[in-house]
Amino acid sequence: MTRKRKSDESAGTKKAILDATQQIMCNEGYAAVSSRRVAEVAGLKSQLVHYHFGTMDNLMLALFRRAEEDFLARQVRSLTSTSPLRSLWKESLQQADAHLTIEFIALARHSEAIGNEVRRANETTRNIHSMIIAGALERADIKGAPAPEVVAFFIAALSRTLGTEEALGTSLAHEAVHTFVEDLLNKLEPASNP
Amino acid sequence: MTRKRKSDESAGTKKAILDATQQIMCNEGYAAVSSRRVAEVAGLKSQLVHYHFGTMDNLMLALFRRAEEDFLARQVRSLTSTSPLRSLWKESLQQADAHLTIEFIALARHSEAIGNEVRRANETTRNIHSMIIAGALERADIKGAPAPEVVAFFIAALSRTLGTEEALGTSLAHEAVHTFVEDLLNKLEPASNP
DNA sequence: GTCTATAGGCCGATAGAC
DNA sequence: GTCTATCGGCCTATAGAC
Repeated sequence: MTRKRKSDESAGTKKAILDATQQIMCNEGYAAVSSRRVAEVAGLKSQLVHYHFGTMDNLMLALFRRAEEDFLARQVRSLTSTSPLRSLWKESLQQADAHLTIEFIALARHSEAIGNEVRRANETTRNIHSMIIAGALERADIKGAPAPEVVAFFIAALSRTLGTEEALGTSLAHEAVHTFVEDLLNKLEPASNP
Repeated sequence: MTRKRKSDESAGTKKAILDATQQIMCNEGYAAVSSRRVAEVAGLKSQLVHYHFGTMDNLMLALFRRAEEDFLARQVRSLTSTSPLRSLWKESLQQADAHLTIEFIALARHSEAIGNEVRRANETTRNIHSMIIAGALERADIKGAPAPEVVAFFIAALSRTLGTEEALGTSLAHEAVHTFVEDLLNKLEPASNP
């Protein structure tokens, strides 16, 4: 049982480190993530961060992959929802992810390893969204509707910008944008049984 | 003439420092901006950065204000263009600003002083854009057009996201989005004399 | 797996000479 | 306005004991 207990502790420590990293990313930005700061938040020694994850770059990658798994799981739920478009829009607005996503995208511009992962994940998500949207547009049968990939891009652009500006403390036109999207959703996906 | 020569040199040094800071922001991100790194790029001693700008926070603020002036000057030109909507869209896509803007917005989330400036500038720009768009929509007389502020938000969201994703090295759906916007522009602002 | 100790580096900022 | 010199702090990462 020694092996099991040790590996449990290892998993617990790893989770604590990842949780702390995520918290710092969201609240203070990627630049504030350091082995010492992470250890402080997690209540550990900073050397443990290096023991479990090696370099800081590797820690960031591990966090991104964990976040991506949660994220994809929720996307798949949207795929099977009775109102996939609404579900997709709601998921895209989720702030917890939004802040983390913003930081990773900013970080990706300057770290090749992260950049590769973020690019791949971004494209995967865009493709999944396009599929969900294609089905919804087909069902709604709207004439002159833009291509699904364009709608997917719009959803990503609007939700990211709403999230970014909210974080910035401004909300100019936000309510009008929300209303506009809601109206569109009502046309594309009329409310049925909840 | 001593006073003039010295103040010229001071202005030259200040400009060199601001130029170097801007370059680092664009190429390496805000986190890479340090007095030593700035001085290295500008070919100066790092202490000069502190002499001329005091704190690093103050240097960032000075850069932001300089960039904002250039930016606003170009916006005003859009206001008086014969095709303001096209001009506005083209300006919004300018990459040089785009990267700088992205970094400042990311930085704003974690620095109160920068946050205040970015928020104010963002709202000013949004309002100017709304005015330009209101005029164009009125001229086009499209039925069922969204509110000008919503269109302004869309333009900001789309151009920022296009810029961000280009920097990320992905271009999924970008061409389709460009085409979509061009088609919209053709409806709202039919090409006349160039 | 976690601890102590430590090497080696970049950082912001200031003091004082010229 | 620019120089040299320097303080104190936080950083990544590793070595070796337990």
